[in-house]
Amino acid sequence: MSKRFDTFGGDEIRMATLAEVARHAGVSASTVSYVLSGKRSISEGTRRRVERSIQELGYHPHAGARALASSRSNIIALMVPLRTDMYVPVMMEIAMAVATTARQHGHDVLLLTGEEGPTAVRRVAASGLADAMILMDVELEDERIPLLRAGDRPAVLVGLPADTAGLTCVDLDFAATGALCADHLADLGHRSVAVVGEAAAVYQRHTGFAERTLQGLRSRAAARGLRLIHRPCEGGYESTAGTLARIFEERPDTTALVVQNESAIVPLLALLRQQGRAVPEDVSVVAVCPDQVATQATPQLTSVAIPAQQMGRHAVELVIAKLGGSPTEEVRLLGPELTVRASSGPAPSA
Amino acid sequence: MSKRFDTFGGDEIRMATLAEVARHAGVSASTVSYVLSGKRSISEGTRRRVERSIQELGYHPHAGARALASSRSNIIALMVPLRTDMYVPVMMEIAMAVATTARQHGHDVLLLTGEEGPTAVRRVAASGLADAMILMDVELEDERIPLLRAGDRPAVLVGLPADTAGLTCVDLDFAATGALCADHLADLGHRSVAVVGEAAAVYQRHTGFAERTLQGLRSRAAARGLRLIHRPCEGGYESTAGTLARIFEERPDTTALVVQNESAIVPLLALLRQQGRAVPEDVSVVAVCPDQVATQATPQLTSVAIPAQQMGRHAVELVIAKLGGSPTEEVRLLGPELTVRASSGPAPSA
DNA sequence: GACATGTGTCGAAGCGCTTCGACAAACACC
DNA sequence: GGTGTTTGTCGAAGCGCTTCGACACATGTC
Repeated sequence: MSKRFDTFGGDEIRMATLAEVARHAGVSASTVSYVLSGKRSISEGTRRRVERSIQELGYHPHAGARALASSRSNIIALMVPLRTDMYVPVMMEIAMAVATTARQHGHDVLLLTGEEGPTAVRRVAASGLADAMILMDVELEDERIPLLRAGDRPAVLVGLPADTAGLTCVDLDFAATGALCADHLADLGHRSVAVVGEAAAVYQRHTGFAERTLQGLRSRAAARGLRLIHRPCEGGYESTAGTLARIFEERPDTTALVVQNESAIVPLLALLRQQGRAVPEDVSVVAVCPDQVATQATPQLTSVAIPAQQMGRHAVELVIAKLGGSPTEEVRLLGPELTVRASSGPAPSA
Repeated sequence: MSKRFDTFGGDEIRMATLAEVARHAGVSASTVSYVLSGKRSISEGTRRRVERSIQELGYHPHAGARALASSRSNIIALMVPLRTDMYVPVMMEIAMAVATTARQHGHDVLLLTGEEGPTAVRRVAASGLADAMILMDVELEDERIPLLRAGDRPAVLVGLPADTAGLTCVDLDFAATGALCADHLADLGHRSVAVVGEAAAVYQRHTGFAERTLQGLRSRAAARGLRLIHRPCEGGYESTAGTLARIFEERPDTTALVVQNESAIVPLLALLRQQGRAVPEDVSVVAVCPDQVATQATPQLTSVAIPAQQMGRHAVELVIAKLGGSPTEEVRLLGPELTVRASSGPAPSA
């Protein structure tokens, strides 16, 4: 009922400090600190008294002071590619998963764009702004990697560079993904499969995952006696139409398509519909894409999900483990899962 | 040529401190600080000597120490909605623009998800983690707003709440956007226009922008003698098909469509094509969407762009201005721009 | 040459927290 | 009732930076 502390829902003008809490609770500053950190045992009574004071004063420890004294900022830097032309929803999902998981571990997330380039890695590490880093969209020969190796800050990569020695990485097992698609189609009796691939630029940029998927597809296709062709595709209506035409021209017996390029999926389905090729009666379609895309398509797509959330969560967990000094495996590949939906079925002539 | 400092590209194991730089340059610590901040005049010679030392030692000021001493973290918190089901590319684009613009002003960006809720606002402000906040996806009655009003940290909202008193907001002028679309179609001689709206949930959530667009459309339509109907649409193939069918059933004379729901755009075009309605010969289509979506569609869409980058940039600039103590306007509405592309043309009977 | 006025630099005092060693007090043991 | 061990608390010393006042010296002014 005391009016004094009721400045609009408990917001004080001046921020309380540890010392004030200590005075209010009748203990020393260090005691308050230990209550907060739990690094020394505190008697039940004192703890409660301190906690009440914290509550009443609306105390929040000052992040800078804490970082200075403990040389731990409790911040994880997340570096996302500047390029916002591709996989945007996936990136976003990973980023959000990183942010929420980090919070669960008491950390905040600093958002870095690729724009600053490798410099950002140095700046953030050297200034003690972040305790650790998570890098997304890693390329096979990424410029940022030497800096990570040289620096002593824990880091986790989302994606697989060419040389993973000494690095910790998280990624979907794209080779297994490819294999899974091939198996599924082979099981259904298909003999001739076409891959509607990523844009040529993606292969040139050597982001790795596209090649790995293809490789998985190829080797399993060979093992199962599948004929496989692969055509890159820029995505969008026009380009997809061209790719599709070329595929059916070259291999009229094609009965199944594997699509990895998200922006080709909707056009592809529209085109097939328009050409009178029924899915899955005439052509089966298997996609590698986020579940959301697969379930929103018509018909719903049999797909291997891109586990964006999982990737984000794992990245944080690994980075937290490293911060805690735990030994961590180098590469964590997430096992792909294929969900059968309405777009794949037995090969027509079978 | 000295080997001593060549530990792999200039990375020292121990991080240099201000004091070390000062010793190395033969000046006092405060002098180094003033060189860095430029807050006092420094002689040319000293400045150069200090700068060389900084270079040689690879010095980066410690963020925490700086924040503690100056009570400025040089961090802006960006709160994005947790919900990743809508506008994802737009959100991402805004977020990236915020991040890069902030860097240009010497600030970093802390990524907060909506998950933590209004608490995050208090936590970040009270701990001094961030100097200011930018909130995205603001709802008409947003829970976070009272906290912002109570707190003393500068904040900028992206989006318009019901009551903007005392707040600074950035948004596209959606009412003007609606009006612009109506004008464009009226100019082309259309008399009966249908709006393929956002999902019903969007209207219920009162995010504001959808209503404002509609309002702009309606009043200008009335002024220009256009008949207008509006039907919400969930997006996706099925739902769009239903909405479209209902529209043409109710108003067979409809010659133009306005679409705001991004996820309805591609299905809509596919459906029209399939139904044999040529765009723009039989039906004109105007969209409110990012330029990228408009240009990737077939045919390319006449559209009002959602200026995501601009919104992000303006938000940062306003927040920086407020941090600098400059008075700032309350609401900055960005003027919409309509780009005529291939999807709109003269009304058929005209 | 006495005076005011700038300029450039330094020293010291914090900013708010963590953490280490010290030390009473309470308990255990024979 | 001495010894040894916990247990709970405190004081003090920083962490690396900013910033204020002081001060020495160079300049300008009548």
